[in-house]
Amino acid sequence: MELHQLRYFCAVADTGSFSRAAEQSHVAQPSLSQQILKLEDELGARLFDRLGRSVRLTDLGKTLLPRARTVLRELEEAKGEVIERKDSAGGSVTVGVIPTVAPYFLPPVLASFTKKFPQARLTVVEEITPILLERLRAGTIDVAILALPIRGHEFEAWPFLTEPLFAAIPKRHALAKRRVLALRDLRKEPFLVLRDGHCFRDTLVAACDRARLKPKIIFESGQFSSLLSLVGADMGVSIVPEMAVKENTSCRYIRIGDEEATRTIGAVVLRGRSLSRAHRGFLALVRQEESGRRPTAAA
Amino acid sequence: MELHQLRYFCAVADTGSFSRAAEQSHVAQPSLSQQILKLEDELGARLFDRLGRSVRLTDLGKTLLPRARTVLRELEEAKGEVIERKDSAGGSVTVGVIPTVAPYFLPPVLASFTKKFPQARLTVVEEITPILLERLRAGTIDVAILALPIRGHEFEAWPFLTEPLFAAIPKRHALAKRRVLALRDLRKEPFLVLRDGHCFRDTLVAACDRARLKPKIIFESGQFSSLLSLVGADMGVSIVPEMAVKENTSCRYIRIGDEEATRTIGAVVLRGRSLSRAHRGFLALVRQEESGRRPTAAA
DNA sequence: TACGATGAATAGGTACAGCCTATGGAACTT
DNA sequence: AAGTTCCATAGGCTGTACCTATTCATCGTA
Repeated sequence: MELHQLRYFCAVADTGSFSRAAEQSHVAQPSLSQQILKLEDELGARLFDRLGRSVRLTDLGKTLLPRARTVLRELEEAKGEVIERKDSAGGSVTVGVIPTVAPYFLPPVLASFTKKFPQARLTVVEEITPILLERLRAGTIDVAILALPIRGHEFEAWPFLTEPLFAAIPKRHALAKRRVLALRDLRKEPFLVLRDGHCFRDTLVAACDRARLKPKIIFESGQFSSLLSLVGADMGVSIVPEMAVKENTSCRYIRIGDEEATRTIGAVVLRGRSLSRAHRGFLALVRQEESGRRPTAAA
Repeated sequence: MELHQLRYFCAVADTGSFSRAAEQSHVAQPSLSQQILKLEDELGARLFDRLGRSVRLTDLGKTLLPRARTVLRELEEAKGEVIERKDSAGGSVTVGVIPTVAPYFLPPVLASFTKKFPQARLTVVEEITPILLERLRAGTIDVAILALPIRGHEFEAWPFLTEPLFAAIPKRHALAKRRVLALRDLRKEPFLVLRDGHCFRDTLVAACDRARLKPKIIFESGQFSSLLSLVGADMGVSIVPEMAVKENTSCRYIRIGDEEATRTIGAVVLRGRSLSRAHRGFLALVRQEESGRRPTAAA
């Protein structure tokens, strides 16, 4: 039972003749005859009565015909749907973002994406890096926006923004007038940092290690805004990425001058995953969007 | 887009692995891989994401999967239905019968057929011979019961009953005491015969021709019962086949002794037509039924 | 009745498609 | 680093769907 047999069968039913069916199907008449014979063999019954001049469906042929047509039609529909979807800008895009990026990064990207891909359904998930990577592996998110670098070559990463770090210092602090600081300048200060699990905490710790600094941590939180309001209340100092600057105006933000005191944000996908037009559109967008924004952010 | 490609595709989707799918499909893994690649090629898009270890459906694959399953399922159903129907005793049987046979022949045959093939739908059509032959050609009836012989070798005929002819004569007629008559004995009598178009009229005319008899026709009707009641009213004589004997008890029925003064009833089908079990069952039944009845009829 | 025309089945040969085994390359495990 | 476990590729083989040529049967016509 093969598809071309069904096609030939329908053609004979339509034309009432093996010869005309063969012509219509662009095969020689004996080839078509053979295939019909083969189909009848497999079913164990004649599908056509070969009367001298004409050919007519048997009762069995009459039962098969609508079903054969259905099968062929649905096959075409399936193929058509796949091909149509392939080229469409629709579909769903699920993006995962780390918490220390989400509030600053998302609004403009979401706006321009939904504007550019109105047919696509965009979902955003906020999780810490290891969860995002796991979900990339599991396929429950399509793209992750997080701090690079990451380990594991099953991922493909596209860095698009490297931002400097800033010290957040109480307005009246002795160092508050400086234009730039070294991390070691803060070695005596009490630190307010993100909770363990947030990758920016690791970024900070790594930077401190390089500066041979062992920060005295007196407070931990899950978000910058909490840290900064406590800094504003003179509880200590904090380190934040540029994105979080101006979050709280009762702090002074001073650029950290150390080498490598930066954070790099990138888009990550699972290597080998095929990406829809909407997926690729989203990736193109974040890269362009953030590149375009960099001068502003650097100002 | 071939059926085995869809089968392979579903197998991979089910097992999550090309190797296991190949094993399950009883082909080598490279063969299956090739077919999947070919399918993806034709659709112009990947259906699976080949991640290092596992294989996962893409969005496009997810849209194709249910449709592929539908196609395969419906194909199986179609095949199953045809094969089931082929062996079933159901289906419809449409039988055509000439008017001069119908009322005598049908009742017992219908009864035993519906008893033996309760699932079959039997339809009976009463028409004169040329109409029946035309309908056999057109396929609107499956079997015709009529008087043989017929012309045209596009038909296949099975005679199953040859019955003698009887003269129907008024009770008080001079010939009413005879045990047997020759047609020529009736040469002076007024004849009551069937209307033109009824094949039994032709049978009668042919018999008269052979007897060098030119009957004086004073009445024509479409059914024997009308003729016989007028014979009973002393209007003249008539010739009827054995089947119609005893239709009217106010006549005497006397066997016609002439050579070939008989009528042969047979079943006719279109040569080359495939016959279902119900069709064959009906044919077997009429032959057996009437053979079994012959002694009775001859008594 | 014989004849050519039409249409399906059969015969014989060919080419390609799908299958195989062997191998390569990548990812994961030990 | 070696061994496993995947899928993809390479190269060769076979079956089968296709072709042309022919036969067979029926039908219309000279």
